[in-house]
Amino acid sequence: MTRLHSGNPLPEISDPVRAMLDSMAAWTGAPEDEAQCPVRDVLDRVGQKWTLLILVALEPSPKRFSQLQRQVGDISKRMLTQTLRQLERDGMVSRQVFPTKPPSVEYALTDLGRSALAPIGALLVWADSNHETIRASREAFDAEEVS
Amino acid sequence: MTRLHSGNPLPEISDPVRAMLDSMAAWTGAPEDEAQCPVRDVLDRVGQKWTLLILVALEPSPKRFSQLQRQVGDISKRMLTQTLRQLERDGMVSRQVFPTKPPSVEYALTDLGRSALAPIGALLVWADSNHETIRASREAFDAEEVS
DNA sequence: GAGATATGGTCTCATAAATAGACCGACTAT
DNA sequence: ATAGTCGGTCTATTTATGAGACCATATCTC
Repeated sequence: MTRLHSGNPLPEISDPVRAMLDSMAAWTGAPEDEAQCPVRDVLDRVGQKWTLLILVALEPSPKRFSQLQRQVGDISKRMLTQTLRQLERDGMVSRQVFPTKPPSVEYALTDLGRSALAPIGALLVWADSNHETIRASREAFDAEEVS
Repeated sequence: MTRLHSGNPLPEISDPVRAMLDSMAAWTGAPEDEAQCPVRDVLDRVGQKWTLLILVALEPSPKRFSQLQRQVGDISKRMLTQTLRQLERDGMVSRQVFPTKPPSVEYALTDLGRSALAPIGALLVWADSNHETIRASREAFDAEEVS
């Protein structure tokens, strides 16, 4: 994996983002309106472990089922199918079947899916930039736990 | 990238972000270097379901354990403890114990934690902007499944 | 013709993770 | 006395994830 890392940019929070964060933080916990809360809803999907990996894998070009499985590597067919279905349902990914000799199915990002990659990518850049700091912090934490 | 809807902001992918995405997508699946891959590493944490909620809850001001539990609402103590420990270990959150009559423990964002909220917030803004589209897509998908 | 390979899945079963909720010891307020 | 607050831990149950067998069809190899 390539390292784009160069120093630690600690990005500022922009005004619209701050407004969003504040409005979320102001909202005091209520489990019942789970479905109402767009943030919870989308966060749950993001938290699906494979979702982001698949979106990223599809970014350069559409891919077929087994191509995806090879690329993501350690995903089971079951999880790949499930995650793709969810993404299709959410309108992030399109599914097209070609009636070739052994049937082939092509998955591609929709405009919506592609648009999600902007904020997701920003998060990944953050992850890459600050991974070293995090790793060091963990080491320090574990060291003093033992003592 | 084409903009379909004038209403929904479908953000462009910036060059550094695209570079990141491409370098990830180029990387073909290997489970062994899990720990080596900063993206997988951080993604796993982000995918923890409660992690983001807690970071967001701490953004306006530091909070105490039971304050957090009330705010997030439907989180169990066990998960709250666990998530806070992880965040502390990662250096995103600080934990300070005050020896008051009933002991009080205050959790606060570190600079690193705060910096994470910029990309996270962007994701939440995206979620909020596109939730309606997603909801509609799901409805359509479910409708034709039944037929 | 037998065997291996590839396609996109589904199905079952085992394991890992999340959840609810009881419990704890020290203290306070009623 | 009784109940409640504080920050947790512990156990038992539900849920999610993972490994891998299986399927029908077709091609390529021996």
